[in-house]
Amino acid sequence: MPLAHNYAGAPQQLDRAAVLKRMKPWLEDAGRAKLGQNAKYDTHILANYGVRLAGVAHDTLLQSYLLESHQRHDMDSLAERHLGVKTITYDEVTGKGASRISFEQVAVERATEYAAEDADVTLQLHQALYPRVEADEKLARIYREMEMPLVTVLFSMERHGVLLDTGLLRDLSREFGEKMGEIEKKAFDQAGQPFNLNSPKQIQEILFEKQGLKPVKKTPSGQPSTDEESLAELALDHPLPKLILDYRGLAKLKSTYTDKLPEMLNPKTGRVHTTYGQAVAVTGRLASNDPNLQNIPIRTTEGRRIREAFIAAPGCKIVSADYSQIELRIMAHISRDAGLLKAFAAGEDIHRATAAEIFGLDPKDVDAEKRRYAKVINFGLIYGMSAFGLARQLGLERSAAQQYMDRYFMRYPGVADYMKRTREEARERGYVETVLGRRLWLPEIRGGNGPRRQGAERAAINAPMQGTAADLIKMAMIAVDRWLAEKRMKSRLIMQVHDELVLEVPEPELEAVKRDLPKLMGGVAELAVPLVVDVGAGPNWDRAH
DNA sequence: CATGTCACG
DNA sequence: ACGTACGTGACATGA
Repeated sequence: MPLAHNYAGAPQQLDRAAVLKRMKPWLEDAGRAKLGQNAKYDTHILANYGVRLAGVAHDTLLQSYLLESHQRHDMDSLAERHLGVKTITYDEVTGKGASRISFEQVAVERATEYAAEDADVTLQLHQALYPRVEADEKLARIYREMEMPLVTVLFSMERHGVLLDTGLLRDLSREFGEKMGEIEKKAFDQAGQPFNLNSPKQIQEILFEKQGLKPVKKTPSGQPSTDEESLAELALDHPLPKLILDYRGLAKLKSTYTDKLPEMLNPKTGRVHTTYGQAVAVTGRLASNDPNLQNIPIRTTEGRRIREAFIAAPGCKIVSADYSQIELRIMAHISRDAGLLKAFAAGEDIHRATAAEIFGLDPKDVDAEKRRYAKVINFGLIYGMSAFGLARQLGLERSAAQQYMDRYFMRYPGVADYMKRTREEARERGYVETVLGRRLWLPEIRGGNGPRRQGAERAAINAPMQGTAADLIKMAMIAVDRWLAEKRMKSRLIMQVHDELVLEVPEPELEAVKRDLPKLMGGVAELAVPLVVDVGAGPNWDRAH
């Protein structure tokens, strides 16, 4: 419907307020089924005009994602792939780059063709894709009970947004900037000349050409690398690489977080509103963008201070609840390995237990270094590691790493069997699946060349664990959202970070949330191991851990 | 737009 | 002989 075209000579159009008034009852009637391609987006647009879209029964974006998560899901690609139709692209209608015009400037006739095709193709895609989803009972269930209900949960989270302490971020920016200036001076001094510390190319010239240091490794394009691992090694013998490392750490925090986040505040709400991608990650995980709230620093002290800026509204607290060791627990569940099951059942420190098995010790005799080794091995297993990768990670000879792996698989034969089975199954069927039946296709497990096939094998090992964890937390988000609604509570989900849910909770509801949230999250599935959830509350995200 | 780098789980 | 741990998003540089 043409409502807002405003170019010179635009024809008279329908009155927007009148159209919205007439359509609002239908749009808001949950009993009137609607179909969309990425309906979460349309829900936002209508919400901007006071319409609470309800009754979205189907979404072709999510149908495509469940059928083929490894493919593209934009409408132009879907039309081409499933209908053999070459659609009018948005770029064709509006132009792109500097000469792009707004949709209001597009001729009504042209806009009509584009918009009508949009609706037509969406329905045709639904007719092509939905039967294929329904044909697989497990996929149909994930679609109906997980992905579709999740849309409204994500919409609410995005709409609600996250409050930031901009004063703190400004202070941190200044502090980081001052430190960077000091480091820069010292670096120029060491280099004997000024250079751009943000430029890998210039760093490379200074270190490897001017100072003649020996490159540690090369980038994919064949240049000597200046990445963290390389600089850390060079820093053992030279002062400049350490300065560059320190500078880089601060530059990252400042440019990506303390400078950028305040710029992304919505002036109307005073909050940042991320967008969750529900059809991006091939494993079933969510993604977060503009801003990405799933990669806020935590590992360093300085980075951690940025989390203090994620605050609750007055009278509220931030509550964070995360699944403990969820992927290893899922590995125990899928493999049914007796040793792993027993360790989790007993509530043991899993890395300590692993170290005890590998090194043949009593758990109480495991020292910090052996526990660290076991932790690296446990993570490596989830990623489908090779002896080479483990050796590199631990700084060992490959043969030594191989011995650790052999001992691990001797002690946990169920895991060894699972890895073998998964590789075989992936090769036979061309896909792997999560516990609930979400599929990940691996075209390269057969077709690819050596390295690519091995990459596909590692993805095959990892995907069932990462994907099952994604399934579980999605179920939890739906359960938590329903619980809050049923109890008429004012607490709101505000972030999801893969194994963690973050809520903004009014103080009167704090005890109830801390008590019931872990139960809800832990109760989404009956696995062969307990699902443990740790919960904390505080004035900001950092203190909620 | 490609590249290199680095933040997270 | 080479490259090798899974999945993401965003920044600055420089062509």
